[in-house]
Amino acid sequence: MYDKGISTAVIKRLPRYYRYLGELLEKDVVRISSKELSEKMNVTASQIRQDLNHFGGFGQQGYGYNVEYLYTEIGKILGLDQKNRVIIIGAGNLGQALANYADFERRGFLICGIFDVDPGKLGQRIRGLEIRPMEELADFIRKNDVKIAALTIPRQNAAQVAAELVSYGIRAFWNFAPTDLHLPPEVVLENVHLAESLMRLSYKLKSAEEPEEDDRAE
Amino acid sequence: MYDKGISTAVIKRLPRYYRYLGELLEKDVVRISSKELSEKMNVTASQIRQDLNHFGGFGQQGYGYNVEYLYTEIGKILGLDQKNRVIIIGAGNLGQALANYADFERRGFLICGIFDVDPGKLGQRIRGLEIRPMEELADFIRKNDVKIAALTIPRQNAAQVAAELVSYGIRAFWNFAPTDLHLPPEVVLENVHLAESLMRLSYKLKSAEEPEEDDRAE
DNA sequence: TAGATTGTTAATCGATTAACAATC
DNA sequence: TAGATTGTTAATCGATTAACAATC
Repeated sequence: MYDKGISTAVIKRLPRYYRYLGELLEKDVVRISSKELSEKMNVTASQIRQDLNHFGGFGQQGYGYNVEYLYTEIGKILGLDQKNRVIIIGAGNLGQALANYADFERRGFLICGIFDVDPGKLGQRIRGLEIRPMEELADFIRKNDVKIAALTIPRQNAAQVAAELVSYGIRAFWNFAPTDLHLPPEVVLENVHLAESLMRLSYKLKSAEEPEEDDRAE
Repeated sequence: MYDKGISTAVIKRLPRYYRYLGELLEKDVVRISSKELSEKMNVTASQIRQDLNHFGGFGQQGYGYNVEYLYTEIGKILGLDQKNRVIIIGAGNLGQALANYADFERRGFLICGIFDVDPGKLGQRIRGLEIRPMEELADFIRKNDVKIAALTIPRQNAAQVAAELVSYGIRAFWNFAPTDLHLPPEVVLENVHLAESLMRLSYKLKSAEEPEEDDRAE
């Protein structure tokens, strides 16, 4: 149904549209034009229309877009209409934070298992979920038909654990380990590299603090 | 010293170069050419050279780049040669996870304070740091010369808290609240929108699972 | 010196913006 | 119908890649 080869630039913007539309929906806004939305979101109206038209015509000439309809449709495009079961590998601080982040469930993601190598953690419960040993992974993934794994483990183990998970049937990695995973082409990957994000912030701060460069030769 | 108006595309790649160079350094690699590095990192050699030349010539014709030198220089560009003091606003699961993430300190970031509105949390310690009440923010920021704040609070409070922090002297926000902050031009912002990241992963998974589109008319 | 590889300019590619005909 | 706003094509802009002279 959808066009393949949507550029990553477009994909990055979709969830943001979805968020703004959700907020409009909460405010009971019924319709919105690309122009109004563009002003709220600080993008061009042209870009909004271009982006949406990759997936089909959701608007109506002379009217704009129905907020609820567009919200639902973008949700479908993003796959949020299905219950996506997620497991978390690594029950450290970050893994626990993710497990406790209730927002995900509102978006159709169900965290159904947490795993850790540390025997000391086994049996502990996080939000009702028992921490399980890695030995149970193969069975658990198969039985629960899990496709998505969040990796919150040290970078040293990431490659090996990822390969294992792929062999058990995982098809999507939400990778928090500060390393680049090399995966088979049918497996998808989204990185969250927090240290890199913080370094970018540091760069921006530094640039903003520097005295203005003027045109004199150096 | 540095050229202003470096494109965000370049800035996004800098921390990744830094990470790869750090790994090479650990392996005692002394020199590397843009070609070798490009193969490791899966980018073009041209791009590496272009990117680096925004900040000056770090290489040598016929030789390539000295790994340690380039690593240090990129570190300086990113502002990692200074101790950056960071406070965390919101001592929930995510705030605690960040506080415990030791990796940041290796990169010159020092988490020096954690704040929360919940009186029940006050006095609790995270990695030796006492959770403080919001009332102490103004004083704390001034006394410790803090420029960077990580926001791990609900989106409803984010705008107001951010405005407050700006008035106390914060100049950089690492924003985990799922909202877009509107800040004065001298204040910089780096967003980590986890829910959006997970939605992108979901989109990719969905696209990968769909049967291949072929060229037949629909 | 000869070989290698940078720094940098020019060419290409892709993404964003502008424009406007179609149409509700 | 007249006005508004989309869907879509064309123009522009910016980022990536290729090429090569400079030079270590």
